[in-house]
Amino acid sequence: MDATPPPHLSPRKRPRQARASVTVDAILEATIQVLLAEGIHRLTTTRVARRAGVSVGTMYQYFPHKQALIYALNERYLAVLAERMEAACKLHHGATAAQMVEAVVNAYWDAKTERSDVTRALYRSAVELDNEALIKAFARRMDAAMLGMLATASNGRNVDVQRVSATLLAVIFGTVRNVFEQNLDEAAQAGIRGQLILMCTAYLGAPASLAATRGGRDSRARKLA
Amino acid sequence: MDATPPPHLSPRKRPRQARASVTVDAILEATIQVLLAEGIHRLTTTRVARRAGVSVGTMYQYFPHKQALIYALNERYLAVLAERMEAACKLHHGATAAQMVEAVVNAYWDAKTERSDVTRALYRSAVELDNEALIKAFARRMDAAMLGMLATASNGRNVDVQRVSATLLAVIFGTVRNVFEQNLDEAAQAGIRGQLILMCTAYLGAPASLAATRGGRDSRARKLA
Amino acid sequence: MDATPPPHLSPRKRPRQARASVTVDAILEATIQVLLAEGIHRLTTTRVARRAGVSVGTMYQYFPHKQALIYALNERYLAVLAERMEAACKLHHGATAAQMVEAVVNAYWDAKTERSDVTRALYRSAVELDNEALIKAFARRMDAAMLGMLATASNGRNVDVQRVSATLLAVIFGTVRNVFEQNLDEAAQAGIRGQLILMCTAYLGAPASLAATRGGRDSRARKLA
Amino acid sequence: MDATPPPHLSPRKRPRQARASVTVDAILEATIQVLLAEGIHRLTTTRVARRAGVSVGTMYQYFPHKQALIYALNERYLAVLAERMEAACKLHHGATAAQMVEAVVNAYWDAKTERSDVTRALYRSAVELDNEALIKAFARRMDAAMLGMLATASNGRNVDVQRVSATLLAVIFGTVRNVFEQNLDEAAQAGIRGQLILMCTAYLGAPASLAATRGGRDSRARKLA
DNA sequence: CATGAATGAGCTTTCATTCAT
DNA sequence: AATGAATGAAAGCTCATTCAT
Repeated sequence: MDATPPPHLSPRKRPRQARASVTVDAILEATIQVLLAEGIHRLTTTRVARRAGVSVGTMYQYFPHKQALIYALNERYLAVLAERMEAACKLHHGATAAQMVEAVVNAYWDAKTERSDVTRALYRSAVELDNEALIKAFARRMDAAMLGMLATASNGRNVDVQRVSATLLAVIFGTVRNVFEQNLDEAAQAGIRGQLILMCTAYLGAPASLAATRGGRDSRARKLA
Repeated sequence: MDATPPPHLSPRKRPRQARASVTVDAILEATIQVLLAEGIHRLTTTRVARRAGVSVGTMYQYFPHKQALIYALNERYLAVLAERMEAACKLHHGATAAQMVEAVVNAYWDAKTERSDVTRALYRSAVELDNEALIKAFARRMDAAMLGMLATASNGRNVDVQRVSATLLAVIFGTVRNVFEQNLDEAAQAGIRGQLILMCTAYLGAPASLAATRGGRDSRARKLA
Repeated sequence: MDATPPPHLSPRKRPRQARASVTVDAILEATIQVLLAEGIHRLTTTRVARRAGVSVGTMYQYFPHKQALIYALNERYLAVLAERMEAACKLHHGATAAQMVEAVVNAYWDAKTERSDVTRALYRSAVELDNEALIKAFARRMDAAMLGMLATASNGRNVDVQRVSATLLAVIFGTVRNVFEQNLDEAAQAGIRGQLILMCTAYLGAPASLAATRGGRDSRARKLA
Repeated sequence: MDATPPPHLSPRKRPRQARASVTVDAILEATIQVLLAEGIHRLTTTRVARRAGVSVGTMYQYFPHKQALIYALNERYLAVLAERMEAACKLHHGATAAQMVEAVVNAYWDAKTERSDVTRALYRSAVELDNEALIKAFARRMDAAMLGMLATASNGRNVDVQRVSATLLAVIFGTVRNVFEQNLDEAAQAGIRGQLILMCTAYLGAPASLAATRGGRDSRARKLA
């Protein structure tokens, strides 16, 4: 991520030599592996170092403490995720709103599903951490990508794209996480995925007359179509 | 919750006397307080016991280990939440689908917001725990309540209520959590809440023609109206 | 000592039960032993605990960290020393100035010599510590005792007892430490002890005419006799 | 100092080339700086090397281990101090005993005060070290200088110059250190300095009749005058 | 029954020292 | 010669859990 990390979480030294870079990669990979194989409770610096095939000392040359390690892990993961999502958005510039939504849901869902164990592990690792900055930065990037895409929608214009974008993101990201935590089987997951797309599509095309009209919440997005 | 807890997580003895029940209450309350005041990392058995005004030994009479304590906490919290949600559902039997959705979103959102610090603390505490059983049980209860309510919808019938219900729950619960984690200000939260209601309403009223049609995911819910 | 210790150095809990008190004593005694047998560099919490026959955990119940341990040690030692010195002073109320000085030097020297290994060990242990408060408190007590005694001198009155007292203390304490650090043999030590007494006596009886008269330093103590 | 250092403390190679000497100087200077800026506990080889602008590896070329580094530092400091003291002594050959004493006290006090932070830092650094040899050697040099000077005293002769010299040195050095450790303000320090001079002067001029006469310690110095 | 002192495995982190480059 | 990445023993400290009182 391009979120400049809070100083206390930044890595101790950026790897300059190829060798060092390999080391850092090995450590981060080992972190995931330990997380998967043993769970957060057994995610100890010693174990990570051993699994990475380096000494604790070496690990501490690159990560000033455990938190920094986990931070880096999340950072990397989110950076990849963000890139994939941005690519997906860019690819659908000019498409219909429905296509856009479908693309975003699928991109996100696939990215998370691909290695669902890693996904789950990272969700849990975040508890060890003050990762608000990271999440905020990710949200900003996603928002920008989404807004950029929605602005090019072939079939409509929305007066409150800002709000629509924020909502879509919260709904999609939230739902995916929830589904993950329910540990549903593939079929059930696929079912909900389809429904989610449907729901988002309906939302974007929903005529104003359906709007909830209770206090304060009704300044709704105008229809895109 | 009525989820029979995994044997290793069950409290050592069910409190039968009033005195014991008071003690258990004090301990659970203390747990929340420590969680709020000091964070998960400082949530230790000793601290909880001290805050509850009992000795560690006594605490271990009621909770055979730390996990059981946190389990009980989550159990209680979810039980209350479930009751509130069930009540909300029951209250809207016979209403329109749109009213139902609005009621559910609002009930859940309000329950979570009421003491958002506690909510967040509990979200975090869950990491210490294998709470899958708990979540599953909660999901089942919510599902039943939702299904029961939807079946009475005054303005329609749905051929795949099962799937609609599961979807609505995943979306609503997921979105709320996501919004919580973004730490948005009140206004932004209210905005998304409104949009979420809109979205769900649109979903329930969406005509079939908008359905996504990609493999396996298109066995969509037929319109309710 | 009655110096209220800086909060970060104070013991975690005061031993209330006899058992606990025994434990604390054992730990402090073990600390000295380790200090003597292995040197400061090997004075580790684990080693102390093992030698004391308790677990590290137990040790940390009474001393929140290593510094607190060393602090307590010095505190105890200085308390005993202070008492002995005060007793010696009290015993010579009404004596001649020469007798007083001799008594003070001898009392201090004897106290230090009695277990010279402990003395040396403690001198060294102090480096691990911010013991300024302790030293200050000790100095104040000594000053009070000294002043109280000098005021009763049978053979004279001094216009600047304050300064004389401070000087005597600095000289006596300093010299003893210096002699200790030189690691002289018994004979040489005894020799210097005698000379020190002589010197102090001479100082108290010195006629004004010998006073150094260079800038600012000559506001000398008037003769006692 | 010309104390042949214990073999395990000697620098790995004596710097012969100017370049090497510069490096050694830089390292020693860096050591002091780290000591002052960070305290003994943070005096690490890496930090010293970085501050000196060399690599750890290079540093280990000159100092086989940390102790050797600190040893060299103390050696240098004591060498300079010894030279200054010797100069002061030489300068007062033929003076009166009183002038001599005053000169010695002032020279020592000034040397220590000039950079009192460095003084204190070095006092503390010595704990890391077996510096007995160093101290002994320094004592010998001081003794020689003192004896040489006292022998030329214009106003008297002393039958036990040896003992007088040893006493004066112990008293002066000890008192100065004690004053340092009390952390007194300038005024109080100056006051005691004056009194110390007075006391030493009185000692040298003290008539035999005041001598302490308790066993073994009374072979006192006869008057100089 | 209730207490809380005692336990000790196990955690994170440091740092003197080595040695391949 | 110079470098600095890598090492790993060892430090200080925590905390869930037990059990004698």
